[in-house]
Amino acid sequence: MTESAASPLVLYDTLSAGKKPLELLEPGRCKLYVCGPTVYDMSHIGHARAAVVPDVLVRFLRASGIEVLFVRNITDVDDNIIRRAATEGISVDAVTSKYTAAYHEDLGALHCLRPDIEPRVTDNIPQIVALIERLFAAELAYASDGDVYFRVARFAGYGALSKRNLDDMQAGARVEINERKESPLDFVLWKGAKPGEPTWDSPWGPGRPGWHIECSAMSLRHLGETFDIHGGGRDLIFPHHENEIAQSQGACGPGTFARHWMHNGFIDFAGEKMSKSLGNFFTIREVLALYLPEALRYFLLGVHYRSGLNFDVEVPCPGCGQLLTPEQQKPGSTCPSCAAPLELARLRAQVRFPGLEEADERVAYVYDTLARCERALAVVAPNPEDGVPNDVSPAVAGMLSAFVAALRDDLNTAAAIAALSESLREVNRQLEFKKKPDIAARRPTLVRFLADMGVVSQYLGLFAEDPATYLRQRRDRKAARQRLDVAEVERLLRMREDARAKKDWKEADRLRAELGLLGVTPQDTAEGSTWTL
RNA sequence: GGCCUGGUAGCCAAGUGGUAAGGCAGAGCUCUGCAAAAGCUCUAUACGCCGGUUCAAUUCCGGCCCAGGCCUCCA
Repeated sequence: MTESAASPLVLYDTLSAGKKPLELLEPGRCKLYVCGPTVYDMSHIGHARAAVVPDVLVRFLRASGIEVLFVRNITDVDDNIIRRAATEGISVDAVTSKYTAAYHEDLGALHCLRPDIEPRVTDNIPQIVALIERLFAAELAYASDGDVYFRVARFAGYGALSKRNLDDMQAGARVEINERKESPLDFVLWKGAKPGEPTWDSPWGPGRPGWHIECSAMSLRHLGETFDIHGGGRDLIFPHHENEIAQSQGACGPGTFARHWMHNGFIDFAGEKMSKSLGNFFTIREVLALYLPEALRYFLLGVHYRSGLNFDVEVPCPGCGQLLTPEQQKPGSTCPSCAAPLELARLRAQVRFPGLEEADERVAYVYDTLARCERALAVVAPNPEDGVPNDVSPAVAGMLSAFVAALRDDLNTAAAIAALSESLREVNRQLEFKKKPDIAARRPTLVRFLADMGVVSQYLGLFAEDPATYLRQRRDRKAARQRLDVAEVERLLRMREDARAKKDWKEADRLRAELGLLGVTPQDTAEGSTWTL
């Protein structure tokens, strides 16, 4: 107990390149900064992963009794935003508010907790200017023709996070020639104003902040000079986080800033990095139009957060159903086996994600088990023996501690989820004994299971819905996707039940065939008939 | 070219100096008017290649091959 209070979690730290116990600056309190989105477009599933990973971290820490101060920024000034405003023919403000709202909506659907503070760059211009002034005072900043740059050569230790030295970077530099910079490695802190762009006044003239300075300024404002954990996607290690360190430590001194660096791996498609071609770029919304959010969340948590996550996409030919390679999916081409024309819209409409389908069925299995469990318990009255711990089956009794132990070790959600399997199976095994006395004897196990799964759902942000409701939603969503008239299905199903009651098998089978034409399969259970797709 | 990851059964994916979680797929069983669905049971001599250290290596070290990432905006 005391040990876990001292270090609730062992986390991989990018800077020291190894796992280390999380030691909080202030016992019981954790200050966390995560790089948030630049709001100029819909978020894709890579953003979803970058949000879900810290979300589990926050949930874990809070479940461990730690008070978490979670800050995640919104970048609302940048080249992409300005460009987007031009192409959409709307203001910069309209762009950022539109995509900020969409971001919140998407993450909300994925059960991500909102950060405690969500600062925007445009609300922090004075803080940014003040920080740049401190860098001037330290001779780490210089003005040049309206811009302000960071003098990288002057900051000892540059490259520590990304494990490279200045010589390596000089050698492999693919940096554009910029006459205004003293060195190609220097990066911009303040961009001089250009016509038509949002600008703010500063001691160096009108302009707007560079990308990296905002995170240094906002973390300083809300978390102080030094805080516990800084997170973000792997790609941000260089140059973004490297530059943040240079700025923040340059201004506040050695030993300040983030004590722990956490980076999540990428999602890739068939081994390739996600890009905006047909087969391998999907927004959260596109995916959620096809699958329930919990399926996506489960899928994302099924792999360790530092690993790459392979997101398989199957694109069948609309004509013959044959799977198409990315090469064959190019717009304007025809199917190699049936010569059907391949239009982008039709292809995208019937894309399949095998990994998500597997996840979806797994989530349904868990909810099914929970539902069965609740039903069984509703039938049996509690008895005084319930509290006896020995009555709980070992698999179920050990589930929660195995689950938490896996998370404690570098947030291993894959292992944690695997730790649930044994008791899920055990509970279903016990549920197979249908006779009342047997169920009564197993009551302690079922009660314990439900209680512990409630805790699990707090950690994972999964399995928290009412099981029956979830399962109904899942079926209705599938029905909607196939444009099915649920009322009609229910009517046919009732007719078939009547026929079965009269043992009119011929009529019952005829109705089954009729339902089959709709794509519906009736299922006869002890409690009556239901249906699936 | 520089830096950095990773290569575990048909597929996905944890993990470990003493002979390897979990999921999918596969087989069987139960249930059922027949089915279906679901649940349960079972299943695989799987740790890229070559050396080295060790009583013992998939796990450590070196080399090689392969894949990917970063070095420019990027979750």
